[in-house]
Amino acid sequence: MFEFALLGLLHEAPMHGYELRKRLHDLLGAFRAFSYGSLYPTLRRLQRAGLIVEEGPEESALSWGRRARKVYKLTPEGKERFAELLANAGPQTWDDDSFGVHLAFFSRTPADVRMRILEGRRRCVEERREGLRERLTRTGEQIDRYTRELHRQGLESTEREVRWLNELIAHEKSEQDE
Amino acid sequence: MFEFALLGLLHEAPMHGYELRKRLHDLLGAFRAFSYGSLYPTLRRLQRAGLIVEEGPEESALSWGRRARKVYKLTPEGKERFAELLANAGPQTWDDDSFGVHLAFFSRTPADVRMRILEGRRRCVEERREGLRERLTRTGEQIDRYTRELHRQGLESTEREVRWLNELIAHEKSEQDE
DNA sequence: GAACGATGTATCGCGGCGATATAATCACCT
DNA sequence: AGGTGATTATATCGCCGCGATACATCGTTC
Repeated sequence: MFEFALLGLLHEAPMHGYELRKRLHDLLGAFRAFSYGSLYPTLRRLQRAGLIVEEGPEESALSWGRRARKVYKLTPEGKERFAELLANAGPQTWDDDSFGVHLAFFSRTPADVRMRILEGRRRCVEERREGLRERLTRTGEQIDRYTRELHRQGLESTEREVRWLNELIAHEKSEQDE
Repeated sequence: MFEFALLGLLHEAPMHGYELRKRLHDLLGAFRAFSYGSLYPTLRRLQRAGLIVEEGPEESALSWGRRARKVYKLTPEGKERFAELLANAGPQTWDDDSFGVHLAFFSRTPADVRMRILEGRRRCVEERREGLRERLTRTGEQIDRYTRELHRQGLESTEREVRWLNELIAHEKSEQDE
């Protein structure tokens, strides 16, 4: 997931760690944190896997005095891997925390995959909604006031999300046959 | 967090692992998963810490034939620990995933702590809301259509959550001076 | 000139998850 | 009587991501 996000960002341009984190933060800050505690280990993992490489030290031009920073760029295998992750978009793609990340890279995502992700996400949210609905209407085993309140709020918000997804899907469809 | 949930459940009655997980699942299934992969390790952690103990084997009455199951109950230290976790309710308490869990145990939570948690949560959601608002109104650096859509939806849903929290808080206040 | 906040890289331990193994019991069908 | 599958039940493994923390440099402000 983090892997996906980093590959996605490096797809746009080579970058160093701190910048990756910053871009990620103001792209998705409200939805996913992405701390340094995973950033650097993940970068090294990607590097070991040959998906990214440290770019040669072509600075020196202007900005030395700057400071030791390592600029990474995608290798061909990295690009391939990113495409593969998109193609294999499956169940875990539409989890709460994955979905936002994938949305953020939608402009880089083929139209058919976009559709698959949106519909997968919708099904997933609909399932949650049904669970909540069932739990709320089920009489018997009297349910704690606060828990009930939590479920009410959850139900309402999943309903809204489904409506929102429907709009996105409709828009997608209309664009598809334009 | 998981620790808090388990102590909270065992506060009601002694139980074995599977049952804990089931109760948790239909109490909070839509909000938090709580897999077996954390359940049993956490139980052992609690046990090592002396917060829970395996209950003596007073079955044999009816139900042998059943099958090896370990019933845990809270020790006095366990109860103390739970109270302590409530008293120390701090910033991490109002994270997305903690908050729901704490709500589920609100009937067991002192009124002043309830208030603190609700207000903390509200502040937290308000901050997220402001972040989203700022990001959306900020012109410049044209923002990807899908990301904008994500932020719009996020903004709307945080606004609704704040309103919901306000209602809860108001209700709490009205009850307080009844 | 010192204090502070941003830039920048990095590690450590831990909490939680998904996948997986194992096994007995129960309900149902044939 | 036998098979099949769902449910009850405990448990481990490796991985991912987080929060805390450390450290060093840079630019700005008092």
